[in-house]
Amino acid sequence: MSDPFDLAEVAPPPAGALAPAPYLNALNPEQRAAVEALDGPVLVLAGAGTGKTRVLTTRLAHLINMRRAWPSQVLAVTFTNKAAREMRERVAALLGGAVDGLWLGTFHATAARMLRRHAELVGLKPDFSILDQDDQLRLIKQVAEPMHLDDKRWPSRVLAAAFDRWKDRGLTPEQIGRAEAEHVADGKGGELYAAYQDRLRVLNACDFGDLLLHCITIFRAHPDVLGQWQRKFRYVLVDEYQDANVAQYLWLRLLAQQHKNLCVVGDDDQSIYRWRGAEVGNILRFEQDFPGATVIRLERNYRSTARILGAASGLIAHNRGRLGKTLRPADAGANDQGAPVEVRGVWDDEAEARLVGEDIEQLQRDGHPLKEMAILVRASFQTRSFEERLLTLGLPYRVIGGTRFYDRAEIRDAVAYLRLVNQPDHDLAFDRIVNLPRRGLGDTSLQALHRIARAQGISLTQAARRVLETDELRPQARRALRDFLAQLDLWRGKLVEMNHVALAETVLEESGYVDMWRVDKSPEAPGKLENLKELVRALAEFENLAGFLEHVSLVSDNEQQAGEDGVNLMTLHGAKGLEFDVVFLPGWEEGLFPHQRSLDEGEAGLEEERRLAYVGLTRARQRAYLSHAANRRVHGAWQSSIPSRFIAELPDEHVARTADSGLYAGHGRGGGLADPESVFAVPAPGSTWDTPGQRRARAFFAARNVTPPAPRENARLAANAAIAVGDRVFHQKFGTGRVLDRDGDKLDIDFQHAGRKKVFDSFVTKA
DNA sequence: GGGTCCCCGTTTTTT
DNA sequence: ACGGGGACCC
Repeated sequence: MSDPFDLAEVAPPPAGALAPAPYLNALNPEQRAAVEALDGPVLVLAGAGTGKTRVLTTRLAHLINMRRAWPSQVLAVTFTNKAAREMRERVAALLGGAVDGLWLGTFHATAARMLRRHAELVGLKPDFSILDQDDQLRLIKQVAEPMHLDDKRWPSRVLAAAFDRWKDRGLTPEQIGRAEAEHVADGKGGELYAAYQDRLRVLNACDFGDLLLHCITIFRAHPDVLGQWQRKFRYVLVDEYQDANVAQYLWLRLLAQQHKNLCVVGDDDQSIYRWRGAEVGNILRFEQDFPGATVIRLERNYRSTARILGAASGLIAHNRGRLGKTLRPADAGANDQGAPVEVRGVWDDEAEARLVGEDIEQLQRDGHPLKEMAILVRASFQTRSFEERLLTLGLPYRVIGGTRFYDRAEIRDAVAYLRLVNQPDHDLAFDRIVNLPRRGLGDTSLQALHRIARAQGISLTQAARRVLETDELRPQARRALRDFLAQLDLWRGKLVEMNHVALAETVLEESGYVDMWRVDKSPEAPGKLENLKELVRALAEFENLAGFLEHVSLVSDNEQQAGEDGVNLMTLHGAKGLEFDVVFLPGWEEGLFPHQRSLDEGEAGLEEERRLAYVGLTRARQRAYLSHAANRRVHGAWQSSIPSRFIAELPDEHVARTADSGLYAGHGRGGGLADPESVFAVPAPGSTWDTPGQRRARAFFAARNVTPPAPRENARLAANAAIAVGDRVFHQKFGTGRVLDRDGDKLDIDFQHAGRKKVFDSFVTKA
């Protein structure tokens, strides 16, 4: 990884004749102001659909076109590779050609690039490897093992999350507060974190958090190094600033301190990654952190109808912690306000999928391409019922997100082989594939290797060589290990002479890894073989093995092949930054959206859910359809729920509300639509609806001094409390059955056809 | 060293 | 309902 750049000070280009800037004419006044405010700290608050990316790319192009800095003196950071790629392409388009030397990339890729130059200052070598989540978990497990933790209470993923959050906040093991370190892992949190960091160093490895954390550590301890970078980057630009964590904020602040030309673009209302360490406070505090900052608001929305904007604005206005923006339609004088946002109540998740399916078919007949429609869900399990429905209807769809290519087990295995060939001392890669396929090297042998490696401070590969000279292993295991090491040496010998693609094929074949899947008769095996072929194809796009491995570490290629028509299915998180003509937002129910886990976190959790709702609504250009189901199967059990509070928060003038008959006030009566208001009916205390969700809903309505309309059939609901063990009952979905047991408001019923189920008593009637 | 059974957890997931 | 992982047994 050699960077062909020099940290020696370079003067900015001479301010000479400027090229004309026709791109400025394509901007509205606020956008133009944001582009032309080149000097000093600038905060661009860009609401959804207000041309954020255009501003960012035009500003970057403008900087270079105005000769304010050489491209190599400009740093532009994004969160995703996709955003970085897009920005690079658009800047090239604006300037009529690719720009060389520009530092444009993700936070992590940029930090990695810097860190490789100074790795030794934090005890690493420049060719350190970057661990992903899976490697990280394995390593933590190893480190935690000798500490005799209760791994039920402190599984490695919980520990990983704790370390990640510390790193997000820019905290090294030495900087963790005592109290905080102690309430992780039964008081051993700090010790474990330090041990993990030490182990990483021994392995010459970093996790994602380290890329930034190590940079900060270096900048703080070595003012000369920091000074070089500060002088180099005359301008710094940041995308999606609302998602920056504290470490990223510190990194930026340190880098921009010299020239103070830091421009951040973001939208506090779209901050949805708090759980991953994003700190909305960064953007809220920008003006205090960077005195004299220019603040520019982009509020002209070019995407959505007035009604969609009205609904979204009305919703987000319920949040307290925000800077405050109001989205206006760019075409404010237009007569057409657009269709109201539709809110529909349905019986259950199947009905919801049917309804959405019908709408999609109708919209398609009306001329909307399927790829212009999206179903945005809160949690990924929700996609299932829609997939089933779309399959039934024969409508093509694509699920965006899900397991990424490089996260697949077979790809990770193959990559581990390549890593181990490339870096003999990569212990995690060694661990992963030493007995895959089975070579007869089980736990006992591996433990011996680990023990030796640990005791002598050497890598597993080295330990393996030593152990062969002893009689520590049984002859069988020793032979297997010797053969394996010999193979590795053979492959390594070919690194120079052989082309890396051919080498990869050789390794995968000769190791027996491919054969392992050829022999495998499970239904997944053919797909896995296909993926391995794809991996080899991907390898061909890189110059050498090392370049490929760096790509694997830092780039998650989750790009979907666009082009083909199909409905888009994804989570709300996955939809950020995208837009569609029509957006379906199912599952707006208390407990699911807002999610119970967020509600448990209190006000901050709730506000983040609300921002997520806002993100969802603002994805829609023309139409948005919300829905909520009264019943839903969650983890196998039926659950009943009430509409999300967010539905009640939508301003009436932009919304049309309908619900299937009698949904929240008894059920089973046919015909027509219920009074729309009945959707919000909340029953009297003590009724069978006395569930946590109901209690929250009552508290919510009470706090707002809203009297929810009385349910119409309270008498009948109340009667359900009288259903006793032994009664014969009728359920809409499961038919008739006999009550075997009662647990609070849940009945254990043996249905004639549907078998034994647990259901809420409010959903059955005496038969 | 390898297979089987049971129990737990199950929101979101850029790098 | 369901999968992954750990404990337990052969």
